[in-house]
Amino acid sequence: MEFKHQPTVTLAEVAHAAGVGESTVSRVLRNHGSFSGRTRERVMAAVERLGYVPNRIAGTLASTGSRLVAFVIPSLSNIVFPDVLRGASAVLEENRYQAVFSVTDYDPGKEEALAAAMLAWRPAAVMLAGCEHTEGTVKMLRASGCRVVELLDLDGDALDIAVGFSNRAAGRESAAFLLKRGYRRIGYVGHDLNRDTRAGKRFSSFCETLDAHDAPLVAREILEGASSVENGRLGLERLLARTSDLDAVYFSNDDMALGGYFHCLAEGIAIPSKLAIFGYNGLDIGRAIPQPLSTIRTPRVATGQIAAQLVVANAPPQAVDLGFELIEGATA
Amino acid sequence: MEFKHQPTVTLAEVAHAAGVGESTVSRVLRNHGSFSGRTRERVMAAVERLGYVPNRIAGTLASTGSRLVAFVIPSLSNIVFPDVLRGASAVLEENRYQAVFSVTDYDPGKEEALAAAMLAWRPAAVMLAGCEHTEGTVKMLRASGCRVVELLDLDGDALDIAVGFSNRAAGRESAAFLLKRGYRRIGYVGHDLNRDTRAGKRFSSFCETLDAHDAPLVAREILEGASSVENGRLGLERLLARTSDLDAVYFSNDDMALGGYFHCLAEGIAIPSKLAIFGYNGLDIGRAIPQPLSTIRTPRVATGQIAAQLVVANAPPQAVDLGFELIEGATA
DNA sequence: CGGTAAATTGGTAGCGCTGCCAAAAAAACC
DNA sequence: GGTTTTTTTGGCAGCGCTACCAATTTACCG
Repeated sequence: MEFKHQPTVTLAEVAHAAGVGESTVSRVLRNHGSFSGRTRERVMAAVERLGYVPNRIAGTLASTGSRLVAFVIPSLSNIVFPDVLRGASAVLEENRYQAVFSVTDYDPGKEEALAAAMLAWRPAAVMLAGCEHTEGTVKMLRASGCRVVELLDLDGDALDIAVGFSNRAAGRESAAFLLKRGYRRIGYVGHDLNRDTRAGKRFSSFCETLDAHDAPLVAREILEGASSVENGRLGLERLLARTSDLDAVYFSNDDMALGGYFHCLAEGIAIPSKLAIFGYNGLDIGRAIPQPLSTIRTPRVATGQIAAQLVVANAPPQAVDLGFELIEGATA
Repeated sequence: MEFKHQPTVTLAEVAHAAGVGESTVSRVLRNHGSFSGRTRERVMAAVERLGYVPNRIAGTLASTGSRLVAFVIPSLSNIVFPDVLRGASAVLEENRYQAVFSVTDYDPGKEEALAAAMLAWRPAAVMLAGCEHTEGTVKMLRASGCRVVELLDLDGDALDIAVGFSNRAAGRESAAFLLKRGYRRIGYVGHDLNRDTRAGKRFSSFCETLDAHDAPLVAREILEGASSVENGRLGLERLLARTSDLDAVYFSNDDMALGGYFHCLAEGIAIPSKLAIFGYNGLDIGRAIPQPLSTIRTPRVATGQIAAQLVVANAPPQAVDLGFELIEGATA
């Protein structure tokens, strides 16, 4: 079965129907340059009558800059990225930009391939997660001449624009908080750190801070695969089976922490008296459980918004630190 | 501050550098048509040396069909849509298609505007949620000649391709399950139904089924705004304040149901003996709480995958029913 | 009212690539 | 060796639109 492209109405046809020149139609439609009210009406009437839909492919090719913004994100399962997209898409839509995306699965090689594919669309900007990229990716982005925005990680050199916060600081403050609360036998439950380098950074500075206070990490449990509530539950179960005398556990993020929380709930482990739990991200659900989750709230939506605003405004290279907020909660 | 587009390498320059014609370069790069091995090497060397990145904007304009797929989705907060995107994007990436998206916020007027903006990119297909659209949207999509895929709702007439399941059936089966379990005094907690028409369909057929079994809905609590765990918690709290003798509550989805679950947990309301809880969606987290949530698992990722596959294969118009699965769980 | 400034308008050359076609080169055949 | 086939190639006309410039019309002024 075949499905052919319907013959589309072109700008030239509209111009003819309205009895004006092509460039006049173009000006009216983009509301750019000058034209009389009467002309405007005639053009709009013709557009309406013919059901004309401008062809942005042609428009973009003819003009220089495109209104596409390309997102190359690690995952759509991790709520972080939909949140960033959400913040960005609102701003982009207002400014008549289009968002294009692809998902790398936390694979730097795939990131490179997908970034290349994105560049082929000559976007106004490419948005990437974090500041660790392959040499090829960096070279390509540099050469492209389009704006590059690195999101959610300020611990590194930015190529152009960076918006987010310091994951190292987040790890550090999490550790400091637990220590301040008096916990000394602290464990960690996390997901695959080689892939999620931001989680890796949090973890390493978390450990450094513990070391600096003579309360080194007692045990850790790293699970394969993506972060999830189920993995968090399983991770804590395994960790406690090996090491029973922990007084607090730091999780790679809230999903994992919730899993840990539920494990304790199911096993009757008192929180936080018997075991404290600390997460990362500040998901809404963490506030709705019986004991609000102690965690760090990250500005995910704002990261997307600011990033989009900077792109739309064609702002100069800069790093914008949006910080994060430590939520004391009731689980630590 | 100004940021100019770097002078980009064009196919013509590659052709010149490689000492061959433009069309030869084009053929080699697309691996289409015939060329000798030696030519291929020379072209690839030039591409490498100059760092050439093909311009898909130009390519798409010159050829007829594009490899863009446009998603016009209601929300990115509701995990349903990221899940669909996830399923679709994997398939699309494999086939070298690009995903473009925009978010309507459940506003049909905005859907129309965004669909129009999408059509301007002459996508190969437009994917929309549900089968309720404004007259203008329908007219525009019909006229566009591009493929249209309606997702996650089979209760209505499809424009072209539809992939999903019946929300009415989901509502019906949920009611039947609760009745079979012996619950008779049933309430409902939901979010804004005018906007989320699929939740509305579930709710109305849920009620019809209750009516048909002489156990009409006892009470309902509809919250403004989007579905969320916090709203579910609040909704149940309000509902129980008004109506204390319920034996089961149906929630508009799992987020809301989890809120209800946590409310019971915090208030010491025994589940399911004192109050049963039933959700919708089958989120992973529902399986990780101490008592697995009774719910309906929907094929969200598969919906995206199948939709993308059909588009890539340019399949004929059809409705694909992926069904859903009732999970008995432990909360009802 | 002549003349200059300002506001409108249309023509047209590309934007970078693909598709078509004919030319050239290589391979196959008698 | 001379054809006939087959394989490779290059040239060039668009794809539909925008940017630029020149032409035209209208507004304004002394």
